[in-house]
Amino acid sequence: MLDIRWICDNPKTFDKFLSQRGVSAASSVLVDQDAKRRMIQSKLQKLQERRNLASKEIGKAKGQGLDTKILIREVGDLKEKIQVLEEEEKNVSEALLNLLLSFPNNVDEDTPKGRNEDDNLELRKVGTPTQFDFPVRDHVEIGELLCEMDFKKASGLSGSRFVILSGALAKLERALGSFMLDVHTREFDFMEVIPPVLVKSDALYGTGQLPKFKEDLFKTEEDLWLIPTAEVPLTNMHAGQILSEEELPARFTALTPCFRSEAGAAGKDTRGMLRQHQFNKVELVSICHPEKSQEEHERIMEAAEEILNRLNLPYRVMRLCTGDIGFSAKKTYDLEVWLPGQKKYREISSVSNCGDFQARRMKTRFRPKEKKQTEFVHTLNGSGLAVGRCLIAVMENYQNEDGSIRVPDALKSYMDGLDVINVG
RNA sequence: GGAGAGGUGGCAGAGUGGUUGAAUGCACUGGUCUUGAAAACCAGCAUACGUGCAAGCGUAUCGAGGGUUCGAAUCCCUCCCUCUCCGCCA
Repeated sequence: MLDIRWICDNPKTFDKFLSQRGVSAASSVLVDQDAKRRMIQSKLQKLQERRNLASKEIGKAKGQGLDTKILIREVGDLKEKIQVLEEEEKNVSEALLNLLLSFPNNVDEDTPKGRNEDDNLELRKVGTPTQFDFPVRDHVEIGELLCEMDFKKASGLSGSRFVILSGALAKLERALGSFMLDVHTREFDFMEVIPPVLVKSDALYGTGQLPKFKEDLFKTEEDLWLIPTAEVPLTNMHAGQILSEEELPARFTALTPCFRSEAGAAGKDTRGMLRQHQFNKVELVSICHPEKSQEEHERIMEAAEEILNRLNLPYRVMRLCTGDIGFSAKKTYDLEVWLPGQKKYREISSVSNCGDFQARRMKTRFRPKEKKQTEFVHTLNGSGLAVGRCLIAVMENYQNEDGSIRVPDALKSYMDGLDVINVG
């Protein structure tokens, strides 16, 4: 959510940012609505002031045994007017808030301009696409040979876009998650958390999934929502609080299942486990001082890249363009891992600086030293990494001609020293 | 799920209809005193919004939302949460 005062002061800039994301200008509506709100509020407050004064006088007069009829009638009149204005004020404020909640974050000035993912900027490549001297298989074929990846049985249980992993593959997925958490907690100072994967709508408003992206989410009958990413519970860890400066940065990491209904992506990536309704992900979240968010962003990138580096997976780093960057983000890097089965780089991590956009929504503030006024914190999040996709990457990059998979060195200790997952 | 208790400022804890945004204590900040420290004493110390160049003034907020009343932290209703006991359960 953007600061309405900033929008009123910079309507042109606001509209420019919107157009870069392909959203039409909206500043005039917001500015008008805010002016209306302030007018009503001023009016209301004057009446309330008079009412409070008169009520106090009544109290005093009664104490002295004086007549209070006239005063009481005056307040009675005021009361009616106040009720009407209160109603109006509530409606106008709510409308303004709902408007504000529906607009995306401003992107950083140096964000590459573009319409969609094709216009993202490649910053660098690390490693080179894995070479094979035999016909490569994709993870679905390998999984079938291993008899440890079952889409049919999963769809019987749960419908399309689910998978059942078993045996060594299941263990490999677990190994990946543990390995990632260990790196982040030991080497990058993130605190491991096991958060709820069901959350109230407030949390989703806080991080920006609601109200705009309802269709992407699963909701329970009890008005709880399945998290689409651990970003939601982790970023909301301090929602509504005023932190002291010493508490920053707060860094959290969690391995959770993530649930996405992906209604808009029907027909996309239908093969394999690249796009599932449920997948595991290790998430990194940082809640930090506004002046530190840039360097914190790089730090999260470092942590995420470290995983790919240790697994020796070829990848590239992308800077998302104005047309592809997420709703809450002002700056985003994507990490794309090389998938030999597709002969393509595919997203395996997205690392975003959200500035104070989410903090404003969830009211996470801190008190700067030597200052009376509170300030909104900055929030950042990144995948470190998507475990399911990482499993795919390992399977495809570490495959042998017979369909067996070599276990990456970094994971051996997590696999009881197993070197190769053999076709069974 | 059943029975009971309770949700007040950073914390503890008063306050059951009338200058109560809220006593008191602790914590914190500044000052006096002291060679320094401690102690003692004095002062300050919530958030958001509105208004104003500013000092300031005003409004709202005592879990949330409604209601009663001229006036609500205090009374009524609904919901949420926490604690204790019982039941159930991984």
